[in-house]
Amino acid sequence: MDERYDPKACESKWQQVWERMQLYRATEDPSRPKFYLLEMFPYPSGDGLSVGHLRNYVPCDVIGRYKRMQGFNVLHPMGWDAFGLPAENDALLKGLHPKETVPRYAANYRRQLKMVGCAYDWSREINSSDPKYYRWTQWFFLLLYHRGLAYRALGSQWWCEKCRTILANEQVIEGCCWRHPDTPVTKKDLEQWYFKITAYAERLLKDLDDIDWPEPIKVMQRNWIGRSEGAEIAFPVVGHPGREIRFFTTRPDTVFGVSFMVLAPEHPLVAEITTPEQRQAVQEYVAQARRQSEIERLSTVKEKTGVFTGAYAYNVFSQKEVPIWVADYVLMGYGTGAIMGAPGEDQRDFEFAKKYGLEIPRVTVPADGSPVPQDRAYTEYGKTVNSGFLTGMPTEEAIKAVCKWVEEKEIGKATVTYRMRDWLISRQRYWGAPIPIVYCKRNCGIVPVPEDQLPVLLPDLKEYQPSGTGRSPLANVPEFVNTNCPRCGGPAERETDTLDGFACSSWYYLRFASPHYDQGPFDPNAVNYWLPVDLYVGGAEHAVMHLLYARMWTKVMFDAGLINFHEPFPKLRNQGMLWAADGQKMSKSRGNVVTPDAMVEKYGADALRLWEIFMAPFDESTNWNEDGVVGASRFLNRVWSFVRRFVQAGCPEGNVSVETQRRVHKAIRTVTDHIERMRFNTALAALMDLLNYLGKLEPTELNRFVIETYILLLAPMAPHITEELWQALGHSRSIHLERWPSYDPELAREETVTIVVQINGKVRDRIEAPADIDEASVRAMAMKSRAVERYLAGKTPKKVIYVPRKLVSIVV
RNA sequence: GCGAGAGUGGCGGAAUGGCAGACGCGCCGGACUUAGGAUCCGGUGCCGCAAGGCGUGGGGGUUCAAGUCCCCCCUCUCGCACCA
Repeated sequence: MDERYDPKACESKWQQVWERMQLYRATEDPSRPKFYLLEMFPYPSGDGLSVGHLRNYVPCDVIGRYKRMQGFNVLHPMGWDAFGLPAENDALLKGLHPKETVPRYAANYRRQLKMVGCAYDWSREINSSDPKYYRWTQWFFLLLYHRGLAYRALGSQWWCEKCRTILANEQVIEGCCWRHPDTPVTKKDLEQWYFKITAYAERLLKDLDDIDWPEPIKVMQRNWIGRSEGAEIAFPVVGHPGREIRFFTTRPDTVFGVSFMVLAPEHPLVAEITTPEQRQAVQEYVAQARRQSEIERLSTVKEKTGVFTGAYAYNVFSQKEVPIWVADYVLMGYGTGAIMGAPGEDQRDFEFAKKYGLEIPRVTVPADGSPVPQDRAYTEYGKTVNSGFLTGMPTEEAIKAVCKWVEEKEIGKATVTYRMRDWLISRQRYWGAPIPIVYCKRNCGIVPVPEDQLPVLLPDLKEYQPSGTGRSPLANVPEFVNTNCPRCGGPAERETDTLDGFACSSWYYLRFASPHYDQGPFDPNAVNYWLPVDLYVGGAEHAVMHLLYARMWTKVMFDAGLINFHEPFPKLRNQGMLWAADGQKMSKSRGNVVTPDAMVEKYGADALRLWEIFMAPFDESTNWNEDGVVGASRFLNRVWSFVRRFVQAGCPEGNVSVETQRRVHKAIRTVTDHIERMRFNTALAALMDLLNYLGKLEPTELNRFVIETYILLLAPMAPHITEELWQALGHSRSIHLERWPSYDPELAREETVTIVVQINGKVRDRIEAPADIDEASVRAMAMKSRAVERYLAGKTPKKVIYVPRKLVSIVV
C-alpha cells in the first residue's frame, strides 16, 4: 500500500474495473425489491457540466450506491433531452447541425459523469432526438389524439421573436420568453395544436394530496391549476334578442348588487352591441388594449381603465338595466371573458365603479352588525341585504340559493373554473419531433399518420433557420410536405410543426425501463417491475411545466390501460442551487464557471464529491467556494493514512474499547439515518467526527470490524478511495457489492449522560451520571451540586423540573 | 399586492422546545521541516485579567427553558401577477 493517496491513479483504475464488471447494469429481478432512482434528464449543452450540475448528480449517486448496498435492485439511468430550442439555437449559432452536436455534447456529459464516478447503467442511455425514441413520442401524440385530447384551434398566441416560435402560456414569464428574459413576447393569430390538459385539471389538483413532494412545488402547481368554485350565469343584452352575456362569479350571492357588466376587450360581443355613439371610443380602447398586451404586462397596480359600450344588460335579479363596459382588467382567457360588476363586494369592481361614477350598492354586510367600510369593497363573507329572496341569508347559504335558482330558471349553473389553459404543443421550429398528422387535399381533412408508418422522420436539412413567418422550416421542404393521404391515398400535406420539447420529457421515465424495446413505447413487464419512479430529483425550476405535463401523460396512459399507476413520481426532491463564488449564476458569459474537470484534476473525484455534498444541505442553495475542496481532500488523506497504519500493523484484532465500539455503532446509525433523510452534509460530518476520534487510537486498539465499517459507510460518498482501501484490506470483491453495515442499538447506547443543572434558566453545573439513573438520584445529586449551593443560598426552590437524561431545572 | 421559503461566528453550515455554534474552511500558536498552500498537536462567537455577562435580523409574548412555538415589523430569495 502506497504511503501517499494518489486519487488520479486510483480513480481511473477503478472506473475501468467497474465498467468491465458492468457493476451498475440493472436487470429485472422479481426476487429483489427494486429502487428506481431518476434525475431529470438534462439537455446536453456544449459547455459541458459545471460543478453546479453535480449538486444533483453526486447526491443521487450516493443514494443509488447506498440503496444498492442495502440490497435493492437499483435502476439508475441517464439520457439526453436532446430535442428542442437550446440544441437548435446552439447549432445555428455555431453553424453546425444539431445531429452532430447533440451526440458530441452528450458524449462529453457522459465522460464527465463517469469521471466523477457516477454509477449509471449506460446500457440504457436514451436520446430523445433519436428516431427510435421519437417514434414513440409521436405514438403518444396519436394516443392523445385518438382519445380526443389533441386538437387544433385558431387562437391568439404568444410569439417569441428570438425563438421564432409560439409559446405556451407557462413559457411566458413576466411578459417575456422563458428562454429570453429580455425579449417581450408578442401576439400572433395562428392555427395550432393543443393538448387538452384542462380535462385533467381536477385530477392533477386532487392527486397532489397523495404524493410526497416538496410543499412549495405542490403550492405552485395548485396555484397554476387555480381552481375556483362559483356559478356561471347569463344576463340578456337589452335590445339584442337572443344575445346574452355569460359570466363566471365566485360570489353569486352578490347578484342583486350588480350595477354594471364588463367585457374583455377581445370579447366577441363587443363589436356587436356597441352603440354608434360609442363605437369610436370603444374601437380605440380595444386597439390600445391589444397593443398594450403586446408591449409589457409588467405593470402591476396600474389604474383600471374602460369604456362604456352604450349597451345595457338586464340584471334578472334586481330587474334593473345595467351598463355594459369594456375594460382590460377582464381577461378573455379566464372564465368567459365577461364579469358582473359587483362593486360593493369586489375591490377591483369597486375601484372601477368609483373611477367611472357607477352605482355602488351594498348587498353584503358584516354578520356581527358592524358597519360596512365606505372606502373599499366589503369582500368578506357576511349577511346578505337588499337582495330580494336572499335578504337575511348568510353568504354561504345565499350562494347555494342563487345556484339553485339559476338552475331552475335555466339561466346558469354552479360550476368550477380553472386558471390553467390547454397546453400549446405546436412549434414552428426544425429540431423536434414532427407532429404525425396529414392534411388530405380531398375530403378526409385532418388524418393522423397510422402507427405502423411511424416515425415521421425529421428530414435532414442544411438550412433550418426559422422563417419568421410563423411557419416551420419544414414547410420549405416539398419532399417532406407532399405526401399521400393515409386514408384515401390522394394528395395530402404533412403538418410541418414539430412537438414542444416537453412532450419528449413527458414519458422518458418509462422508456428507461426498456430502452431498446421496439414493439411499443415500453415493455409492459419491465414497466410493471420498475415503475413508478421511487425517487425523482431535479431543480425546482421545473415545478410547473415538466412536472405537470408528465403527470398528465401518465394519467392518460393510466386511462388507456397502458400502465397501472397514475402518478409517475410519488416522491420528488429538489436540490438547492449552486451559485458561483460571486453569488451569481454560473455561466460562461459571466466567466465564473468552475468545471468538474478542473477540480478532479486538482483534487480528485472523491474529494470533489465530498465537497459537493458537504458544502450545504442537499436542498439548500449556496455559493461555490473552492477552499472547501481542500478540506475534503485532507479528510481523504487522513482516511488513507488511518487505514494504511492499520494495514501496516498487520490488521490486528486489537483491544477495542467499549467507547470505540459505541462510537462506531452510533456512526452507523447516524450515517444511515442522515442518508435516508438526504442530509448528506451531516452524514459526512458524522464520519469526519468518527475519524477524529479513531485517528488518535493505536492500531492495537482497533480491529477489522471498526476499519471496515468505517470504509463501508464512506463507500457511497467516496467510491474510489474506499474501493482501493477495501482491496488493501485483502478483499477481492468490490466494496460496492457489500452489504450496508447495521448497528446494534445496545452497543450504540451511551453508558453515561451529562445532565445539565439550570437555575432560573441558566446553566450552572453539569452532572455525569449513569444513563439509567433514576429521577430521585439525579435530583439529589443536583441539590448537592456546588453551583446549586452557591446560587440557592439556602433558599428552597419554588419548582424543580426534571427531564430524563437531559437536565434538572431549578426555579428559585 | 398575494403565496412559499430563508435570515445563526470572519465564511459554509450544526442543533426531536432542553448545554447555541457539531463538522469543515479560514485564522492564531506550537511541533517536524532546507522549504510549505504538506503533515501533526493545541486554540478560535463577542465583551472581560477574572468572576461573570452578552449573544441565533428587530420588537413583543408563551414557557422552568425559545434559533426552534405565537403576534408585529425589517431584509433577502423564489413563485404568481387584475383569475372575476
